[in-house]
Amino acid sequence: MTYHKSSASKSLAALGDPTRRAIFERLAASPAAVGEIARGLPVSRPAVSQHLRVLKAAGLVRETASGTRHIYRLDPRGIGAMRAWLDRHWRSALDGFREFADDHHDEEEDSR
Amino acid sequence: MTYHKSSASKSLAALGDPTRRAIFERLAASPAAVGEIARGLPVSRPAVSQHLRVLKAAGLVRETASGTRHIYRLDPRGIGAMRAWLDRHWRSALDGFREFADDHHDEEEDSR
DNA sequence: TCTTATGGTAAGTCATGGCTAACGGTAAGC
DNA sequence: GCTTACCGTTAGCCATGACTTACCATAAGA
Repeated sequence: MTYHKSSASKSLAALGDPTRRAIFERLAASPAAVGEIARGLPVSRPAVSQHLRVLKAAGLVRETASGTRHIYRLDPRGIGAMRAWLDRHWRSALDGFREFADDHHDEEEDSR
Repeated sequence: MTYHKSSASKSLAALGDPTRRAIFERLAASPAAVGEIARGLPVSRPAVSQHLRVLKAAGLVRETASGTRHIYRLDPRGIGAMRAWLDRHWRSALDGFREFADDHHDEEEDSR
């Protein structure tokens, strides 16, 4: 069932959940503690804690403790792995699409 | 429960499933018909068909019929949207991380 | 020390969604 | 025409995992 388990794959699996995407975007604005994150979301604090564990295991997030406050921030490494994965496939998609568009240069036009 | 529903968000939700990632990577190699894809995966053809519907709705895949054969190929537009989304957050992650690393320039070193 | 603020963890519930089996529908080959 | 190959859709089953409640641990403040 688990096909690949590369670093990018784990990141994509982690960001597949909408709540985790919301947490991720919250941390993109600025680092934050668990309670702060939970306060801005319609889920309980333990739920956020569990999601943060997944994000951390995926290499998307980093944790630093300050007293009992645990500050989470984005980790560029995990994001970079996803970025590289996506870039590879984006390029091959462009190649395949160009060749496809050449045969159908009439229907519509889209480039960007 | 659904927080955002941007284009990138739908793409990330779609690629959250491992089977869909496998299909996506298969199509990155070359366009293919539904049966061809299913033959290379441990799931039935209808399962692949359903996954392709999700990938198509997310703008990650394009479909062209040739007789009864339905050829699927990657769609650069959906991938491009994800790429842009990821790039934004990657940059803010780098900024936040740099500032974080400045305070902890002793523990370990990682840049790549 | 007692209290308060902060979070990670365990157990259990429940809905989401991925899967198969069965069907119907269309194009091509004979 | 009939048959075969290809595919989308539906119905239903079932496992994964997201969520809450309850609990325990630690650090800071009085």
